Amino acid sequence: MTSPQGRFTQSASVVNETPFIKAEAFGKHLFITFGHGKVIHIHLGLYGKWTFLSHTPEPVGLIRIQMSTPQACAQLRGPNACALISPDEVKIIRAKIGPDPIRKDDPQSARATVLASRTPIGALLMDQTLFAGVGNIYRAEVLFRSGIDPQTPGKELTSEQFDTLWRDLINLMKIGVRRGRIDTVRPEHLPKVMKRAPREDRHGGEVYVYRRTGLPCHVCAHEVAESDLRGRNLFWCPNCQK
DNA sequence: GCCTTATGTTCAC
DNA sequence: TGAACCTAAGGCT
Repeated sequence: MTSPQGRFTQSASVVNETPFIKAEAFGKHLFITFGHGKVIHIHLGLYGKWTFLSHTPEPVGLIRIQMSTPQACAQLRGPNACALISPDEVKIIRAKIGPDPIRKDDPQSARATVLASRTPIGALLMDQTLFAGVGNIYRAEVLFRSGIDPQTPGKELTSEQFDTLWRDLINLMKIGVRRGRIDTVRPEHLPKVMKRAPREDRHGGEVYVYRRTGLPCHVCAHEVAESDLRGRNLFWCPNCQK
């Protein structure tokens, strides 16, 4: 392990040559455990990115962590968080992470909180203590797929609606892990989606409403709407989501 | 080339 | 509520 531009050199040297034990994700947080209880905590944030290569090239750009073996190389750029942390710090971070749909966590506590809250479900879905791992894309897409208006207060949802959202998050996030991209469009709507103008959806997946402002809804052709909710872009179809 | 934007979080006011 | 963090890609001139 190295840190070519020095940002992480001291921590990298601590785990250098120590055996890799495991890498685990809880919500958006990644914990890489090495021998002697050394743990590196990583959060990619908005633009953090891993690059995996079959060789170790000369560093290009700012690389925070580079892990190399003779056969492979992993480079980390632009993470929100990247630090060697203590077991106590792991506990503190873990304690703030709520149930994660793809970890088969029990959503019981989150369900109770959501169904009692006056906060819009569109905001609740972004709360990592309630829906660990859910971000702006899954927020928009899961609400579209359930036909729920993002401004609906949590307490106005039925428990059946909550359970449907949770099950759909499990479903969509599992697909996301498998494919390495976020696809949310049901098979019956795919033909329509494939006919869309080129260059749409440049985040890489096939979606219903995320970043499709002003374009026709793939289901009803109504214009997709955009607004700001708690400082994040919110996308929805005013006709399908009421 | 420069400007804007982005799958996010934390902290200051 | 806004700024800071910090990288890359796309849009525009």
